[in-house]
Amino acid sequence: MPYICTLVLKMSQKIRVRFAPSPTGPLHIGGVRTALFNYLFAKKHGGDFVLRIEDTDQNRYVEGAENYIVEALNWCGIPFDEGPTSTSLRASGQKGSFGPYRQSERKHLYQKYAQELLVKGHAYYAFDTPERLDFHRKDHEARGKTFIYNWHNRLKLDNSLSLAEEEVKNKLESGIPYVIRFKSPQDTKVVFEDVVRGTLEIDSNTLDDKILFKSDGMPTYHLANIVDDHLMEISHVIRGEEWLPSLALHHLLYEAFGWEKPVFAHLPLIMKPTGKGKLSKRDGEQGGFPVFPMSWNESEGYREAGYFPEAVVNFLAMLGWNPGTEQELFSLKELVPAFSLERVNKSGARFDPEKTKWYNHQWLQKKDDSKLAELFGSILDHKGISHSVRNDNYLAKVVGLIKERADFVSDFWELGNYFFQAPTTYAVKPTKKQWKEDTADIMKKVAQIILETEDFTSVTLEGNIKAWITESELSFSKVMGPLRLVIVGDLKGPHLFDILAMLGKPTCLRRIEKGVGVLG
RNA sequence: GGCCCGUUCGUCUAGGGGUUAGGACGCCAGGUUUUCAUCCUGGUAACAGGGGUUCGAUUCCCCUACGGGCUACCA
Repeated sequence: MPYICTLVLKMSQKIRVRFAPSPTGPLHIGGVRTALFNYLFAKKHGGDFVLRIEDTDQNRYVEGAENYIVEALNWCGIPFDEGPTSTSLRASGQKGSFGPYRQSERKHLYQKYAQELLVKGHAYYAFDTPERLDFHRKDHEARGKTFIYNWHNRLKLDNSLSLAEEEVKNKLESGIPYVIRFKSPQDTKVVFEDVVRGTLEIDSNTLDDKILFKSDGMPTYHLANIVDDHLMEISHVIRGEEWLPSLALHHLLYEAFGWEKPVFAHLPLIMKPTGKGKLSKRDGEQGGFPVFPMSWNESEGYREAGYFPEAVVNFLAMLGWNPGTEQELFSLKELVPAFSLERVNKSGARFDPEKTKWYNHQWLQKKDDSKLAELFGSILDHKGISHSVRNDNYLAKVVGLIKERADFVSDFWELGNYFFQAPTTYAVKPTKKQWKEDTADIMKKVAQIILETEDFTSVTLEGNIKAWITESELSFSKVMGPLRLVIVGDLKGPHLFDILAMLGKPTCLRRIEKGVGVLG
């Protein structure tokens, strides 16, 4: 008899999804994307987004990781409705009644469910030592076979199915370590649905009797996951593709408990930009791009690299999903109505660090100059730029002139340092090309025009200087190149007259004088 | 090795039995800017291969290849 789960979008029921990371280190962007998709799905359907910490493996627990996860979600602007730190929600009564949200704090719950499976005959005690199992695996491998702990050989192993009842009782009472294994069925087709992959069919004979309950008294992921999803009334499980092979087991577990299954959706993985395999911490180090939302030890995060959370959310959303239109720029708010599980891709997406910069460039352009000026201000503080040359209004104007050529706020200094200090050096190549015998004289005359310009605006300046160039029958290039050089220090930057107007008359004159002095 | 999933420009992707196979990033060229960049315009570039099914396949099916995941008392 095949186990069949029909795919139902339980719209009549409250939509509840969860993001369930393990606190084993920093959340990486693949995890952030999983959280994002869960959040989007929940919000689109007016549901709840739950954060659950899966810390059943005490050996892999990393101090600070949970905090990091919460902070990363906050920074991305992906708030959870329920989670380990949502005390205010719990206090308000209605929400948060499904806690606690750390599996380590739910430890007492799992034993009961393991017992239930034992009683129903869906699970059994096993006493095999890890060493013994390892031996079997190696032995099988040496003979070109695969060791699977299931009906093939479970009766030949050390468990409550093979041992006499009395013996099992003795072992349990004498306190020797045991685990509880799931008794996977024989000769059964397990059929189930995945929203992104369609109907899947697995031969139960390839399944092994997974450990549900470890000898340290903690459940494994498989048990804790199913129990918690059920208890927390999770309607849709949206997680990474690495869980697809476990889906058959999970379905069997729901069947064994007699619980209604959630709808499953497995997301494609995010792959390395080059080479083989999924994106890892090493790729970031080698490729010079972040793989974490925020810094963790020596690894720089997107936040510290100068990315806006909007850009991170935007490019993550476009990795493995698309709106079906040609729109690429989405705020989180716009993403909510546009999102759908049906438009999630099946295949893994290679991560392109270049495109993330483009997204940040786009979001940078959308930001207010005053907001960007504020961010730029703290960079200027570090550079030791005195406040006398940078009131807020001036800063915002500078930002307005240079932001379109920047990907990051951190580009601003390189792009506009001459708005705050006179050039200390003059670019060599352009100088060679632009600075001729008569240039110094010409610059002195430009200085005169500037000095005489009363209405010191870009437009007037441009009018006056251009008129003078025409009158004196000089070529534009003989004037504009060198002038830019002494003002900026290089042949770059926005419209030169805008720069002059911004700097003001005295500064312009000083820079021309200095340039003439240095370059002759 | 076994099991499972996948495969459209270099990358992210749209599309889908009859299309000039569309967009974006990148790259290249032209234009604007008497600078650089931005920006605009244009260009480059793809249905993994082989069998079917069909009047017709990139689209549906099968095989192969390749890629990926899982194969722990990790999640």
